[in-house]
Amino acid sequence: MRSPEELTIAFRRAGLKVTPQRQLLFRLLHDNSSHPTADSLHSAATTVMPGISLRTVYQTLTDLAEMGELQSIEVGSGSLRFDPNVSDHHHAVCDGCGDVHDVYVSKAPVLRGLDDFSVSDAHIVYRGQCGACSALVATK
Amino acid sequence: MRSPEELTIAFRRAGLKVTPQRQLLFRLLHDNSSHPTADSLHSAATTVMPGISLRTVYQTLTDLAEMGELQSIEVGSGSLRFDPNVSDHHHAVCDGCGDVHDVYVSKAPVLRGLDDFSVSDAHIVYRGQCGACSALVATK
DNA sequence: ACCTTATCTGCATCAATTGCTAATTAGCAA
DNA sequence: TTGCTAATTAGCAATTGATGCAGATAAGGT
Ligand SMILES: [Mn+2]
Ligand SMILES: [Mn+2]
Ligand SMILES: [Zn+2]
Ligand SMILES: [Zn+2]
Repeated sequence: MRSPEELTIAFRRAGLKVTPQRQLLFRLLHDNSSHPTADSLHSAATTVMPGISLRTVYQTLTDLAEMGELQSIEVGSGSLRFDPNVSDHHHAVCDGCGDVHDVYVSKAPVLRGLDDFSVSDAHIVYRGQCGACSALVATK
Repeated sequence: MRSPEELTIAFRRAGLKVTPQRQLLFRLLHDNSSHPTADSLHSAATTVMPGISLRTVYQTLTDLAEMGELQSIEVGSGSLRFDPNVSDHHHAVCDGCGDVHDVYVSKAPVLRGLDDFSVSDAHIVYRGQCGACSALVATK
């Protein structure tokens, strides 16, 4: 995702308005690698701007996704997560704390059983334990 | 997933009862490679046994999953899909018709960016077009 | 400063799933 | 067979995540 300044220009160019709510979300999302949910973003936004609506958070996230500034991913946590990192990567989910980490794979694996199917995209979700959670279990 | 006959024995052994509803679901799931949702299973069940409750379908699916007889997968279609194929495999989802196909991967890809994370499982979701949908587009 | 149009908020709605409970029934034992 | 008891069912309420809707508001070009 581009910087708040660049997004401001991009939004105006697209005929969209740049509101204080959107500027705040631009800032909260920029360089955010936590893969937040709409709800967690709303919580974070509320501490800075009390009264901001969850509906507006969803709306802005949808706009950003449509502009290709972020992607939404589904890792089985019940709710959608938003990712300003739009590079080609995958995700590792900790079964202990639920945190989502970025993962990069060297090359796409070879497939079997896919006659007559043209693949346009692949997404891998790894599950396991992060370092912190492994340490916790070890000391118990 | 094992056969309806074997499941009958397994359920009894586990202190669970084998009801007509459950037997029907055993049959509908056995060798079913369509990755059905709870709702689609309920529809199929209803044609044979009118009045069977969606709640009962969910309950039985949960029981079977807890016994390891089936797995539930999430491929971004909004609802959970159930898979009596519990072998180690992955899935290809057609963006045209939504159908889910089994995929087998030769070997796990090499990772980067995962220091300090112990992976216990990996699931790959491929997206693209199935043969039928590709053909449709071509003839249009 | 003004005007048009996009946006915001609050609330209703929706879809998938789970919680709850009275009535029913499977399956074991007498 | 019959009876007993715990498991199950069906139906409905509740929950969660997300989207639809509309009147009030405000961005930003003129
Ligand atoms: Mn990511
Ligand atoms: Mn499968
Ligand atoms: Zn963790
Ligand atoms: Zn298809």
